[in-house]
Amino acid sequence: MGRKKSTRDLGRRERQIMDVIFELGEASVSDVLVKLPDPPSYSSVRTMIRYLEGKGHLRHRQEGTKYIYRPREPKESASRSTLSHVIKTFFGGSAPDAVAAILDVSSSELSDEDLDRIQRLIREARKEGR
Amino acid sequence: MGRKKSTRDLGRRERQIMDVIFELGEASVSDVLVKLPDPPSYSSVRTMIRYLEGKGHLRHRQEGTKYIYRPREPKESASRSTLSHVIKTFFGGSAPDAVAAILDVSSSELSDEDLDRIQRLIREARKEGR
DNA sequence: AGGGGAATGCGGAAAAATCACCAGGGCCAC
DNA sequence: GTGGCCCTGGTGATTTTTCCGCATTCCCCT
Repeated sequence: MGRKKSTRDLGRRERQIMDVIFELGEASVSDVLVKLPDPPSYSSVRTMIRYLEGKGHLRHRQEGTKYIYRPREPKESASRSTLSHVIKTFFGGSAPDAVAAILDVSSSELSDEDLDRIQRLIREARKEGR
Repeated sequence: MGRKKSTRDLGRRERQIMDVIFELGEASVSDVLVKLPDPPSYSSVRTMIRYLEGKGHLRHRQEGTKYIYRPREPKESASRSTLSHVIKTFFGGSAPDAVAAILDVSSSELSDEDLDRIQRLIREARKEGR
């Protein structure tokens, strides 16, 4: 059994970097640097990213002079894993509680269409469930 | 300006420990040890926890011989912060997308009551929104 | 009162993460 | 073609995190 090399088992900086790259989809070193909290030096970011690539979390392609990095793990897969963990950690494994929290957190920014869409999703979940 | 001392800006182990304690609500050292991935020695966990207490993330009360630790930051507050971050990182800031993902991740385990409850939540969100 | 078990506090060592510095190479404007 | 600029590679040092062992205390039971 190989262990799951989740993005959440990384060091602080490594995790922050992965988060930025997941958010952007793909990113150059300076793209990452700009979005990093308590930004360190360019050089440090580069080292971190090289580490991450070495560990298999990132890969890159070349574009002109620079490297563009992207996660090896698909975003969707990573988000699933993260969500499961959050649900387990903060909501006792209850997905409905998690949904409630999301609605609560961002209720002010949800449009009617958004809400419609969510309700539609639930209806579909209902069908599939049974 | 004080910086936000989010639980996500911690080291790997520290974060794992905080996660466990958030999950359990409160926990003794051995409670934490048992739920830790790649469990280190009891002694190590104790050190980590003392660090976390020193940094202000945990506090404890005494119960008989042992210490029972709990987060200083309320669970709800931490979960909000975490959810916001996840929504931003993986779902482009779209709460509906996040909800969709949750439904997807745990659709098989959702009962009809769960779905009812979510729909009710949405109806309420609708009222409040306007 | 004495022994065993379970916890804590502390100090220091090992491992991992973080950072800055020094080079080399490609690209572009002039 | 030449200098400036940006980007990468790699190394070594510093800081932080992580881990462990030992000494001590407290509680409980026989």
